[in-house]
Amino acid sequence: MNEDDDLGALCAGAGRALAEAERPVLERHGLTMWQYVALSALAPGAAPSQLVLAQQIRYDKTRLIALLDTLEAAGLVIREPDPADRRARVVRLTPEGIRRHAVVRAEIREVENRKLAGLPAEVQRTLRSALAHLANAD
Amino acid sequence: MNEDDDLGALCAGAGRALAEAERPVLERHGLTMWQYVALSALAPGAAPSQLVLAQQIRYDKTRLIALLDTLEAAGLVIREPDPADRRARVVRLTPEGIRRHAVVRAEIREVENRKLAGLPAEVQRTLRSALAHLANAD
DNA sequence: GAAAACGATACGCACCTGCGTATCATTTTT
DNA sequence: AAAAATGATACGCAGGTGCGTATCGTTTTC
Repeated sequence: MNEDDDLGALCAGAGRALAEAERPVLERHGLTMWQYVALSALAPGAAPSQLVLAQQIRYDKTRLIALLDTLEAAGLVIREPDPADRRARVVRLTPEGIRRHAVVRAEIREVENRKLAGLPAEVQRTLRSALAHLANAD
Repeated sequence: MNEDDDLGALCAGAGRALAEAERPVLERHGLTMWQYVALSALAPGAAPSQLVLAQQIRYDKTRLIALLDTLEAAGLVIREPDPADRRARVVRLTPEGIRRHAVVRAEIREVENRKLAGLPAEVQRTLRSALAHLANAD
């Protein structure tokens, strides 16, 4: 992974390396990457509808259904009919879901910090904000 | 894309944004992402064997065959039997391949620079080296 | 020299993914 | 009120991906 690689290749390489390092954590907790992504999206607050959640995490809306079925069966999320629009279902973490997500997230963070070890704190902050800049459309 | 997202999510988001911005460039030149990746891997020098090339770009070795078939038919690469080991095939860019890759790469770089616009040069350097650090196994 | 290993190639399998279609209940439009 | 749109759900299809298997020619091992 050289410094004169394309930025895209660098991001892909870094993302792949992180995903590989984090996979054992997710497996240990019986979660797939997408399940974790969904839980993370719900952590800050309930999603107003499944469609919105799908768009938020960029996951196919028809496949999100099965994903939520699994998470609901595991007691990590609940789907409640939206009182304002009874077609929609509000998706929310259960107390158990909140706890489990916090535990997994802490372990993921630990893995990431291990990968970041050696980079000064200032560089880490710069990295985060530069990636956020790239991710948000210009 | 928030600052307290997981690093993995940030990399994935940045990578996705870059890939989306670069897709039009590749399409305009009739190349797929993987074809471009293969060309880029060959640009610094020939690959000693197809197996090595596959591992280098982390692409399935059985599917690399069809990929190279296409690139060879397009006159961008050639496969020559390795004189030292006649089982292996040395893969090399043709002069045409070198030229085409340089053109596409220049356009890709331009797109990336547009995405990076607004970030100080120092930050851009830090980003590259931090990503390279992450990509290489700890 | 015979046997095992290896590179390139072909093929098939299982899984994942995005996308389109269809249905049903519920708004929203007209 | 009738018609059109919308959200959740089910289903299937085509394309991509990694993985295992098989064959064939060419080394490497023993």
